[in-house]
This record gives sequence, structure tokens and C-alpha cells, in this order.
Amino acid sequence: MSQENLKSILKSHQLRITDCRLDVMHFFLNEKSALSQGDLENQFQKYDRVTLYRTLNSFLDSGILHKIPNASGVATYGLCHETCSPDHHDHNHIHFKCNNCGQIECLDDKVVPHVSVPKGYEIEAVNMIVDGICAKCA
Amino acid sequence: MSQENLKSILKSHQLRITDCRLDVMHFFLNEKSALSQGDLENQFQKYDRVTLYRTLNSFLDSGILHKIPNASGVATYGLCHETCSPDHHDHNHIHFKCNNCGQIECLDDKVVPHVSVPKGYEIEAVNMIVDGICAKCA
DNA sequence: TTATAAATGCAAGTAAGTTGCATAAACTAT
DNA sequence: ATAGTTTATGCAACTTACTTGCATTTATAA
Repeated sequence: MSQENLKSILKSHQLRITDCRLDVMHFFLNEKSALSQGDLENQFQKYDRVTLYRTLNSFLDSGILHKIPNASGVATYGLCHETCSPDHHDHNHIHFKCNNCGQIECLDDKVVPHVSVPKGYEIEAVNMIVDGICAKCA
Repeated sequence: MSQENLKSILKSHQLRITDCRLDVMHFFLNEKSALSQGDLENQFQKYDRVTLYRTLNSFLDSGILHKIPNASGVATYGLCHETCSPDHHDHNHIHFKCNNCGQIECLDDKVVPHVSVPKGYEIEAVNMIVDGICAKCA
């Protein structure tokens, strides 16, 4: 994706265009897998930890990224669909975590199956995390 | 559940019977919702943080508890089914997190629907976390 | 180009998770 | 019941992730 495209994404989310934001977004688009703040710190030592932290938060708030639930205790983030907005997130895809390489992927084309909950419960969002072995490691 | 029943659960998992373990197990059985280490620290100030941490870990290792994935970054734990063993966990039920009261419940009678992954991927475990409003808060 | 608003870096703090070690308690086999 | 062995506990200390305040720098809009 061109630098101009990246800038327009930031603009469309009312975010100022800065080097850090462009680099982080570029990294997410290239990696395709979910990333943690630690991953960004390793990749971009020229930026302060706090700047990366706030970059992730601004991307979360504006709907560019979503947080992926996991049991490890380290927050990981993935790119949102274009259909997401700050108010409405649309993440009915499946997250796959490889138990071998540790990578977390968004399986965008796999839709979360319909789920039923007990009477009186209201569903606002559904997250599905599949653990196993990815195609690269199999 | 009687104190004797609690003790037999510990024994069947090759765990020594201690006050802390009995209290923690009793708390889980009563609460029914998922709990974090912090919840235990608040409830049992007479036990050290580390003791509670190790109690949770021994319960995890022996298959009494399972870890529930979530986006908050704080690990939460829920009781396993009786069909779980240290080697084999059987958690095809749904976890429900209420966005109002924050409680995480195991919906034991709701089975996770079948899911398909791309070719070459192997599934080892499936976790489903539903966010919404629980019956109490609706 | 200047004024304004926001992002950055640094320092510092909070909280969760973890390990080592001495002491205390639980279990096993007399 | 008791002595010996194994395991659990409490304390101190450490690592890592996350978070906030503030002064400075940078991006944007008038």
C-alpha cells in the first residue's frame, strides 16, 4: 500500500499523520498476523514505548485495530475490517492461534457460526479463538 | 457442597488438602462465575498473593480450573467439567462476558458450534467468548 | 506564517505475574 | 500417635505489561 493510501486511512479516522502512525500501520498491513505492543517495541526501537502504546490506543479508539482476546495475558491487536467504525465493530471472523509458532491470525473469510445463549441474554459481540497448528507449521 | 466432597476432589487430583485450597475451591463453586487472581486476593486477605497464585496454578495443572481468554489482559479462571483431566481438557462450552456487570460466566449447556478453518490448519481447541448483557443486568 | 491543538519522549508509578528460600504444614510409613 | 519426608506457605524481591503527568516538539488550520 502506498504512503498516500496510508495517509488517507489516518485522515479518514481523524488522526494526525505522524511517522510513528504511518510506520505502525504499514507494519500491521505487511505482517497480517496479530501483533502485541512488545512486537512493535522490537520492530521500532526509535519510538518510545509510550508512543507505541498511545499509537495502539488511538488506533483502537478510532476503529483501525481491534483487540484479540487470548489467555496469555499479553494484549494482541489485529486490523479491523473497513466496515468497522469507532462506534460499531464488525468482527465476526475467527482468530487462529498456532500452538507451534505462536502467531495469531485473523481468518477473515471464515465467519463465526451462529450461537445461541440462554433466555434473557443479549449478544453484542462474538469472539472465536481457535488454537491449533497453522498451515505453515503443519 | 460439603467439606468432605471438597476434600475428595482435591485428593482425586493428587493435591494435598490445605485451608487455602479448600477455601478457593469453595469460592469457585459458590460464585459460579469466572474469577481472577485479584478477585481471590480481595476475598482472602489472610492468604498471601503468591499462595493464591500457586493455588490457581496447581488447580490449572491438575485440571480443576481452566483459563478463559479475554481482551482485558487479566487472566480469569473457571471451573472445569468433571470430564477434564490434566492431559485432556474438554471445554466446548461458551463463555459469556457481561458488558454491564463485568462478570464472566461459563454457559455449560451451550455447545460451541462446529467451525471450519482453511486447508492445512489443524484444530486443537476452540474458545468462544460472547460479549453482551446477562440476564441479571438486562 | 503564526496560533492552536495534538503527538512525542522522558520520568515515574501501578499492577500482574513470577522465582528463591526459609519456615510451616500435610502426608506416609512405621 | 510419631518421626521422617515431601509439599505448601509467606516473605522479599524481581520482571514485564500497562498507564499517567508534564514539558517539548510537531502537525494542522486560519
